[in-house]
Amino acid sequence: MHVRRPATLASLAAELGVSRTTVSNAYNRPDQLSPELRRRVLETARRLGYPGPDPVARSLRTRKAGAVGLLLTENLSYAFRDPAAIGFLEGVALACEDSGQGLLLVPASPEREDVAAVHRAGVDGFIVYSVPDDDPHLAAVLERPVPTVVVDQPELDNVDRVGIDDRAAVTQIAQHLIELGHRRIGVVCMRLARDRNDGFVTVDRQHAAHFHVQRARLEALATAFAAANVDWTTVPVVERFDHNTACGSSAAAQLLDRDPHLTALICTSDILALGALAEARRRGLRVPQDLTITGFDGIPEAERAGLTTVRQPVLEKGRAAGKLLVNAADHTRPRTVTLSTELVIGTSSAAPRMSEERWFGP
Amino acid sequence: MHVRRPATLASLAAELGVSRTTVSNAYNRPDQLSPELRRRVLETARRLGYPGPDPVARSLRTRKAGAVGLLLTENLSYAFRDPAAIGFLEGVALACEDSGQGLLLVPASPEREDVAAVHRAGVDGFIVYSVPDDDPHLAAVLERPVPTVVVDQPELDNVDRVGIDDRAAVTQIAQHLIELGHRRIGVVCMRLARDRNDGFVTVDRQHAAHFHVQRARLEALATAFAAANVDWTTVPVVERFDHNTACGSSAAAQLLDRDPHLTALICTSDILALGALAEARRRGLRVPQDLTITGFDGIPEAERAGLTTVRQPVLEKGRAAGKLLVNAADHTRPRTVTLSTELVIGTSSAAPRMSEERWFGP
DNA sequence: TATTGGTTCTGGACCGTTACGGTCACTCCA
DNA sequence: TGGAGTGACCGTAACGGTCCAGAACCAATA
Repeated sequence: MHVRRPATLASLAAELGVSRTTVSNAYNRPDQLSPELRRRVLETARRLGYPGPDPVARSLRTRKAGAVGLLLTENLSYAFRDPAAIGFLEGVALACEDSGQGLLLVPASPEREDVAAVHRAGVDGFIVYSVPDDDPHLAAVLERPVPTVVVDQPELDNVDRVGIDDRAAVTQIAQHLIELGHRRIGVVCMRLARDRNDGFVTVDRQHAAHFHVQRARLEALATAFAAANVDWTTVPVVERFDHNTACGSSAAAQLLDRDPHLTALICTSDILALGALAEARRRGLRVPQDLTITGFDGIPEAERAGLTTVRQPVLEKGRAAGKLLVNAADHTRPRTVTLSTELVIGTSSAAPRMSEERWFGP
Repeated sequence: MHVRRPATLASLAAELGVSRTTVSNAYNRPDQLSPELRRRVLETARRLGYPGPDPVARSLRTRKAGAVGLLLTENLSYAFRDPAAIGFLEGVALACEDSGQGLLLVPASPEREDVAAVHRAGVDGFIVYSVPDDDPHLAAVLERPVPTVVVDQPELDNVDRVGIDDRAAVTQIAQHLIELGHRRIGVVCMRLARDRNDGFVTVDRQHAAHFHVQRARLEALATAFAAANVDWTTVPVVERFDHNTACGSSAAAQLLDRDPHLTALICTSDILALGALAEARRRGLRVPQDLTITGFDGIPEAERAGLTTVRQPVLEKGRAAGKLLVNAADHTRPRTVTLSTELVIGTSSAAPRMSEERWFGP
């Protein structure tokens, strides 16, 4: 049995009686050799089954991988079911496509704390999207000597950042509800740390949250409602580790079971809010007359449902991250891109009913 | 200005006075050296800022890239907006994650016929999803000396394949409509080739279609309806290059403008069917009383809308493709995985009204 | 005729790592 | 005491390219 070694640049060169450089030039710099010789090279390549220069060897020599790594520590299934995450992914993919870069999804499940995948990724840079700030994968990325862009993460030394002003956005929602007269509110938030805690959240846990975005939103809510004389320690906050409408429903149920007098539920994502809407419907509560519900993200489903929410430009976020990385070499870092958001007032928020308001009357 | 060259295995080894092999072993084969020396190596690495073995150099040496390439020649924005494509992507990602492989999205816009990205992709194999069979990117992939899996594509020599039985699935739809009594039908299909043709499709173009799936579906429809004594050449078929609900609407409009007596519209995707539903509503046509509409794919939105459609396991399709590739070395090829589909009868199909049926009466 | 300039091709260094097949010292046991 | 066995480490040879400085050749110019 003769196992034919695949042809290489060297074997092609030998066959043709030219130097390796010349063969290389035939592929990469056609102007560096005569058309006739080039034709011969390519023809012989075809004859010998030479598939063209090996991409890995080329990357080693040129120090360019031609790809960008994307780290979503999120369980992939959740990422692919969250329209906001998909929008982000699309934005990144578009930016990469524009610049001819590949996009490498780095496998990093939260369970398996296997950082090896980060070490093995042949990429020219990383985009890190919404991972806990103590994530070992993130730490591994930061050790790699390539430019990095973090998205929806706290600032880090010498790392570009893309995000929105979560505090300002959430404060708008809070103001909206405060102006409507809501004082008895409940909050549904996404996971705050790597450990699972499906239930009520202490204030300590809120402050210690490792997901920057969630922490910022809760803190901004606390500040805004404190200014309206609502004691934040009395505001029930429920956390859900997973991110889907079922979680939103059960979280809403948990809040309403504890305190049926709540007049508004603030959810830190549209997905959760849609679940909360379903739970309200199930209980026969009219939205917004009996219960106000707000979301966050501005996904199409939310818009269709008439949810009051904050629209954030998820696609632009991805695109901005991609662009930042692609021309990272040209600029001094760190740079920060803060995208603008917009409060969308839908039909899921209104003033609380009088019977509820009286709790705060004279 | 002193530009510090980043540390390498060799420089680390020199600093420590050990061989490069030993440093390599410190990272890859801890059992090959004493714990004490290993500790020293890693400590010195930290001190020198050595980030661990270079992934590209390692790939070159080990002949493993640790990643799978995914080729979606589709314009990315369409892929990320098509729930079926997203489901597929998720399946592939899951399979990759399971085996610790990265997933590289190869940038290949249909406009730019730039095949270089395929040549530059450092991957151990390719998955090719629903591209025209004359696509230059596909040709480039086939030239690369790595295993390949094609999905929703015609069979190719020595290439694994994943798909469904499109003919059988579409035949079920046709039978369903025929049994209901429909004879005046119109068809809305996705793009048939790389050139844009938003409008009616000749039978020639149907047979020459370069998108295998679309061709198979049209041919199966033709066969099934011919068996029911419907002359296929009289059946209007409208093609849309892009893939969104707006296209479905305009295509339905085009069909109904041409022949208001159509009793059923068969769409080759749910997205198109949802658009057709919207157009019917706009025209005041009741579905299914005045017009039957069917889709294909079984996306959640379709289910919600009560569409009669064929459900295909898109996630499984992705997962199967990923698995096939991951253990491609273990098996002789080619292998074919054909996944099963299921006719879902919703509320968008019913018998045509008598007034229409009479056209075919005695 | 010598010089210049341009095109075409070459040789060798280098990219940073891992595979492979050793060597060497030391222990163990008959 | 000597031979086998074992653990720890090393040297060399790839892996498959690209880069760079220059050589060889030829035609045009001074």
